This record gives sequence, C-alpha cells and structure tokens, in this order.
Amino acid sequence: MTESNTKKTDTEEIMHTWERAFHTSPSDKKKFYLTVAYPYPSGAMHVGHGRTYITPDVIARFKRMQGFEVLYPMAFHVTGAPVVGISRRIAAQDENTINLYKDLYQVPQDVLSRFNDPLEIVNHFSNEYERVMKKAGLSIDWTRRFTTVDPRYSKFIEWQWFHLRAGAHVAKGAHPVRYCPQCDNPIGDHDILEGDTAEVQKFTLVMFRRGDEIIPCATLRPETVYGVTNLWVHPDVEYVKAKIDGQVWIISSEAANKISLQDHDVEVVGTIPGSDLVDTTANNKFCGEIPILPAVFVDPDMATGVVMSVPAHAPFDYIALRDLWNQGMYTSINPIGLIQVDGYGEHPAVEAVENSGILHQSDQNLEDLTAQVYLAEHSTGKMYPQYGGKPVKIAREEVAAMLTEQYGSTIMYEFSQHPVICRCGSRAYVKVLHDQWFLQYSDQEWKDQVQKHLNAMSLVPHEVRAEFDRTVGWLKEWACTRRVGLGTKLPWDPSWLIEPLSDSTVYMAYYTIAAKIKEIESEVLTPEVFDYIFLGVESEKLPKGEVREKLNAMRTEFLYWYPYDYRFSAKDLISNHLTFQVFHHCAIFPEHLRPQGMVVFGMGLLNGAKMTSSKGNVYLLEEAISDFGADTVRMFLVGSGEPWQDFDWRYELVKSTQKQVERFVSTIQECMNANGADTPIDHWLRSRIQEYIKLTTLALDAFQTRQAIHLAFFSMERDLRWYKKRLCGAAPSRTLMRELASVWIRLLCPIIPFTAEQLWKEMGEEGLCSFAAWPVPDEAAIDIPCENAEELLMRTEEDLDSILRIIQITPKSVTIVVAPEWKWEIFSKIQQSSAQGTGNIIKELMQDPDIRAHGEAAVDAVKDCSALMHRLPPDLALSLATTPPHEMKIFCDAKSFIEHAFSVSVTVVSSDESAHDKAKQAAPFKPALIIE
RNA sequence: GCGAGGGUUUCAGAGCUUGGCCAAAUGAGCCGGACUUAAGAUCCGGUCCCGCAGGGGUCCGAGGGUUCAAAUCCCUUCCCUCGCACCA
Repeated sequence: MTESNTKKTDTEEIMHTWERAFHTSPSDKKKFYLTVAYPYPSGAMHVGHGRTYITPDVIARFKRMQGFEVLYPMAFHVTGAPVVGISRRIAAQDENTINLYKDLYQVPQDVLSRFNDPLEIVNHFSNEYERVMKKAGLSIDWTRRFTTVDPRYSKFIEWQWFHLRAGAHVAKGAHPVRYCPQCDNPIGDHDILEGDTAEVQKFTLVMFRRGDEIIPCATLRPETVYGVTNLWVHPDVEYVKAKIDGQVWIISSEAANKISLQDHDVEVVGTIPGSDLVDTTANNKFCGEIPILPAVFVDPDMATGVVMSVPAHAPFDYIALRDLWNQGMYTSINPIGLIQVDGYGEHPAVEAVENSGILHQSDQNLEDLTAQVYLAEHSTGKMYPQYGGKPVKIAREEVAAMLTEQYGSTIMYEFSQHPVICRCGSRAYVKVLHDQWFLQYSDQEWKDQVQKHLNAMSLVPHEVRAEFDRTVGWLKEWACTRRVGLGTKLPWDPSWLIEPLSDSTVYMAYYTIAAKIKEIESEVLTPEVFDYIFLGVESEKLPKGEVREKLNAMRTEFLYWYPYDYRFSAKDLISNHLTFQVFHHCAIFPEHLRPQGMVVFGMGLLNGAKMTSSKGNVYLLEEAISDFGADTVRMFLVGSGEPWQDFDWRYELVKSTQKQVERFVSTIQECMNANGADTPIDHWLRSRIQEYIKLTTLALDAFQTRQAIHLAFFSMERDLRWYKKRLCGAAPSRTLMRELASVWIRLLCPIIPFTAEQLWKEMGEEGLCSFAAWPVPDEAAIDIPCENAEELLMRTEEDLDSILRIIQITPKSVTIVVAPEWKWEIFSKIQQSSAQGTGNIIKELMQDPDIRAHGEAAVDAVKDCSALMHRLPPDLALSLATTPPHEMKIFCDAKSFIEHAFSVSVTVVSSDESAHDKAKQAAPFKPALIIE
C-alpha cells in the first residue's frame, strides 16, 4: 500500500478546502452545466463507476478554470424493483446476496441487518457514494443532492406526467409481457433462469369450422391461408374443447391455459383425442372443406396445438404430407402454390425438401430449411396475381387485418422457444396486461420533433449519431408503469408506479432548483408551481408572499442554468435513456431549453474481463484510491483511452501511472528550485509551451482527456528533456522554470487536482488552483523559425546518431556541411510550384537561368528536394520554404552542444567550401555529415 | 438474426474524414547502460528484419481491386464489442 503523490493529511486538508468551494449559484459569469446519469445505489462504487463520474469532473474543472460558472450536480436514482428484490433476498437469508454485500461491498453487519428495508440499502449506498466521490475529488455541488423518492421530487415527476398526458404522449393499452404465474408479475431479462433468448411472437389464429366448433390454427404467415390443403393434429394428444368467447374451440390443453392469460375467458367443457379428429373435416372461406390429418411434428405446447397445412410453402407440412403419400394415403391432395419467389419454382417448400435429402419430420435440419424458405419468401416473395399480387411483406399485414376484421381471427402471443423459466423456477407464459400505460414513442410527430432537435445537438463522438437516429426511428410504445418497486405514483391512476427509466428524463431541470426547493413544503408544489418555475406560466393559484419570492429565485436559477450543455452517459443507454430524455424534453420544454449535447462513454474491463458486480469481477473505487491515490486513479481512468473508448483496469498500467504522477511532483519541485540564468534556448521552450496550452485546450474542448494528458504531460516532459540536454549541464533558467511550473500545474489540475492543489501552494500562489485561471497561450512568445531551427538540430542529431551506430568507429571529428543557397531556392520554388510529377517540376525549374547554371547538379537537387519535401509535414515544409532557416548560423550556435553530446570536434562549412565527396549530398534541412 | 461501432507493430493506443510526412506518434512492458551499499526510485539508450554512412526489405485481421503511390479509398470475407424494450 502506498499513498502516492500527496500525503494523507495533505489530501484531507485539500478536501477540506474544497468542502464548499464547488457550491454554485447564478452569477454574471457565463455558465456551463453538465450532468451525468445519476447512479442507482444498490451496491458499492467500482472503478468503472469511477470513470463515469471522473470524466465529467475533469471537464467541469477545466471549464471552471476557464472562467465559467460550472454546475456539476449529483443525485441518486432509487426508483425501481431491483433493490426491492435485493432486500427480499437478504431478508430470506440468501447466501449469495449476503456474501456479495458483506464481502465485496464490505457492508458492516449492523448496517446489513437493516437491509431488509430497501430504503435502508439505497440510503446507505447513497451516503457511501457521496463519501467516495468526495475522496475521488469530484467537484460536485452537493447542496443539490436528492433521491428520486423524495416527496418534492415526486411532485416534480407528477408535474412532468401531467404534461405528458396533456400532450397525448401517454395512453392506456394492452400489452403482452413475459409473465410468471407464481410470482404473479411480469418478468424482465434479469429474472429469467432459462430461455432468455425467447421472443414474444405474434400469431394470427385462423379459424376453421368443424360443425359447431372452431379449430383455431396459429400461424405467423396469415397470407398463406389461400394455400391450405388440410389441418394437422398430433394423433396422440388429448385435445380439449373449451368455451372461449361464446364458442367452442378445439385446442391443446396447454393452449387453453395460455389463452386464458391473453384476454379470453376459457372454460374447458370436454376433451377429444387427436386421433378422433383425424379424418374428419373442417372448412373456411378460403380453402373449402379440407381434411384433418395426423402429424407428429405438431407440438401441443406451441400456440394452439393445431396447425394449418400449406405444403407448397412450409417444409414441415410437405414432409408430413409426403409421409402419408408414402403410405398410399391422401394422394389426391396437391400442394397449392401462391407465392412467386426468386430462385424457386411453383412449390418452394417441395423443392427445398427434395433437394435437401431430408427424410423425416423430426429431422433437426428441417428448422433451418424452414427458416431459409420463410426468409426467401418474406424478403423477395410476391403473391400470385389471383391472390392480390403484392409483396409478401405487405400481403401478410393486409391478410391478417382482413382475417381479423371479417373472419373472426384473433391474436395469440407465444414464445419463440420454450420453456421459459422464471428465476423462481416456475414456468413463464405470455400474458396480456391490461390498463398498462404507454409512452407513445411511436407517435410520428413526436419522433419528427426529436429527430429535428437531435440533428442540432452536439454528439460526442460523432460516430454515435447513427445509433441515435436509428433509435428514434425504432422506438415504439414504452410500457411506462409498474406494479412493484419504489417510485412515484401515476398521479391520475395511483395503482400504478411510474417506471424507473421514465421518471428520469427531465430531472436535469430539477437540479437547477434542487437546493432552493428544500425550503418549500412538498404540499405547496402543485403543477402550477412547476409551470411557473420551468415554463414561466403565471397563475392565480400560485402562492403569495415569501414563498412566491422563493419561486422567483428558482425561476431565475432555472433560466440561468438551462438548457444543460452536456449530458454524459455510457453507450448502452443510447437505445433508451439518452434518447428518452430528448423525447421528454421536446414534449415539455420550449426549443431554447432543450438539451445541447451528449457525450457517450465506453465500457470498463478489469484485467481484460468485463467488469460486472454480478460476477464479482470488480475493483472498488475506494480501494483503488487508497491503494494508488485519487490522482493516480483519475489520471489512469481518463488517460488510458478517450472517454468513449472501452478501458481496461490493469494493475501494471495503473502502477506506472502512479510513477508518472510522482515524477510530475519531483519535476515541478525541480522547476521551483531552478536558479539558472536566461539562455537563448529558453526562447524555444517558451514557444513550445504556448503550443501545448493551445492544443491541450482544444483537446479538452473536444472531451479528449487522453489527448490532453498526452499533450500536457508527456509532450511537455519530452520538450523539457530536450531543453535540459541543450543546456549541456547548465542550470535551467529560474524565470522560465517558474513560468513552466505555473502553466504546467494548471494544465494538469483538472486531471490531478490534489497534486495540483498541493504544488500550487508550494509555489506560494494565493487561492485554490482549482479556481486559478486556465493558461492562455501568449502569441507573442510563439516563434516558428526558432522552433524550426531546433527541429533541424534534432533531426541532424538523430542522423548523426544513427550513422555512428552503424559505422561503429570512434569519431574524431564531424563536419556539418550545409546546403548552398541555390538549393534552398529550389526548395522554395518546388513548394510554390503547382506542377505535378517530378519531371514537370524539373522542366519548370530548369527554365530559370540561375538554376540551370548548376547543370546536372541542379537536376539532382530538384529530385532530392522534392523527395525531401513530401517527407516533411506540410506545414513545416511551407514554413521552411517561406522563411528558410540560416543553417550555417544555427549549427555554429549549436556547435558546442553537438561537441558536448557526441564528444567530437565539430566544423560547420558550406557545401561550396568543401571538396569532400559527401558535401554534394547537403540538402535543405538535411546537411551532409562527414565523420572521420 | 437485425442495428451500431471496431479489428494497427509485445500490450494499450494515435493515424485513417482530406491517399504520399508511416516502420508507423506516445505511453507501458522488455533488454542494455549510468547513478548508487542497494534498489521496485531516477536518468540515458535500444526494442520488425538486414546493413561498418544517414539506406534497403517486410508490415497495419484475411483476400481481391482502384492508383505513379494505400494502414488510409472500393468490394468480398472472418473475428470482437454494444444494443434489440419494460431492465437499471
């Protein structure tokens, strides 16, 4: 265990100075408001959560130093069912759950014993979150903290929902859900023990008459009703006769049970063996009187247990029929083709089966074959003209509607696979829930509004826009009420709770007033009050006097902060929360108060594996902070990748980040103690510093935290190294080093605020570094020719080095031969030339008599220079061509440096002064080097 | 299956939008050296292959194509991650 960079007492002292520093309220500064999706405090924070909140904190701190009034608030989302389930499991002494909380989350026994109350869980972890977030140095305004079950927040949610209802965005309807009869509740993905990939499929029941009785055949392909040749029943199954909706249906007993959950009264009145149905007939409008035949592929546990047979288009049906033919039975039944499909003839299923060599109804490959045929027919199939001639996709919908409207068909929902088993061990069914409320995300007008606003929003990174666009198009009705869990009751139908994702869509507005609203009793908070605060609507019903004053203050505060500038959240929330909140803002707030931007995060890995609490693969944030120090954790989390990239928490990498932070401290301390005089080389470093200020600012403006660290830390370090090397052992300039330290500390303050705060104090600066002015580049200190000169020196040093390594002699002297002026002229001319291709450039330049005078050498020089040209960065090439460096002077000035670095004597000459063979090689920005 | 994003040198990760600055930034790891009583601390150097002159060769998931020129553009293919709804 090491407490890095700053000592524990220092850390605590700094936290103390920050205690109230980030409380914020409207001022005459420009505002910047950013929010993160608030946490669901059902467990302890791990380093993955850490990054979610540290990244926005870095931005918040950056903006604050830039002079913005910054609001970074935090609250806790405690709505929903999971925590209720957890408390129930703890109450039931479930060992896994108790161990998770005791060992992994390190909850003390006395606290744990109160966890049979879900509110105790969320209260405990909310406090833990706040405590650990403070340790991580998050610059949050805690006066605005709330939870989603606070009475005042509930009032706010009620207000929101009155508006949604008034805007016709919420409506009542029926909805099929996965349902567990034993739990008497709908079950979600996380509650499924088995069959979690099963989808709810919508079958159309095609009704066939058999005397007075109805045989409902379930199909996913109602358009094939024209091609039915017979029905299939399983001969060994005992079917039931059930009175359903006033008529007697013949279905499997499983089906009777299922249908009873789907809006039908079911009364079983008798049974009939499948074998008794065989060889009787049934009829409907489309196929007349047809026989009921036996088939063993029929599954009584799938839909109604009775199947209509379309042998021309369904491989199962064809095989079953062929089996009967082979026994010499029903040979008069012929498949009826009704769909034209690319690549198939009149009877696609028949062809497919015959070509596949499948022999039996129970062949495993039959499923795949069916899928192939169905897919082909669905995507490219067209009904024959006598059946309407439309594409299958369209015909399917139309036939289904027609059957429902005119021929008594209804819908039956069924899982695509079974069984589906609830976590309680009981089997789950599809149930149609009634009285369910839906958010009408399918509303095209609403979608259009959202899409339009989305187009105007800033999305980071821009790659996520496609996913947002798709989500807007894809969203349909969202069941927005629940029977169980914590939350706000639906105001006009209090038997329902508002579903957790739906009560968290406009709360960013609530943050703006969350501190002040605590002074007002929740009873006062009528919809009119919120209408005034958020929409500026006056009303007779508004309270008067002192309360009204407070409302005015809240209105002012809301208008100051809103709309929020950026919302941060993980990428898995794009398809729900992040898009929902745009919908809700559009429904409630006027255009100028809607979200401005979003930043989407990547996911976290721990040692290469996905970090999830459920698998125990987590590393707690607090543990990380005490193992490595808050600043190391911060720098690693925002520096190992850009926010939107996934990151991997690995010990060795974090460890080396820790060293970097420590190195920064000692480097800065060296800077503070530097006492050298000014030297010409200072000019270069000062110029570079301005460059890094500029680039770091740009990076953080674009939320590129990794890039920012790259520039502000590593690049800066590298230049400082070169600077020191150039001094040849002389002491660094006192003024420049203090200048550097001051800038450097501030550039890294958003990332490593504890360290920065500590060093700032050591520098003797007044006030908190967290509020110090963000460095601004001094344009006057930028000297491009000087930087170019240094670049030339670096490149030459590198050349020299690589030659020496190869030739492996101990050099006595080095002669640097600089290019003659006329080669520089060529260089500049090539840069300016618009001619394409070396040949053309040569032609063009040889027009010039001065150049032509150099004959063959000139041609070579043009070739060399143009090759050289495109090996340089374009802006460097341009700047060199515009203001050619005085190479002779540069090398003469740096003579002692090179002599010192390589321990040789150095001579600098112009190429015309040297008779050496190599002297001819001297080119612009690439002097010839003669080593002897 | 559908939708979105991605596959780069030992690793992480730049670069790819606007093809030539790319053998490919930077950091980590590893190797060697210096400093030290000693270091996991610091500093210096190396880290695809070949080369006793700054050069050459191979390389950016795989396979094709466009181009004088491709990690960068086009096509095909394989693999990975996320989402697919009542769940925070």
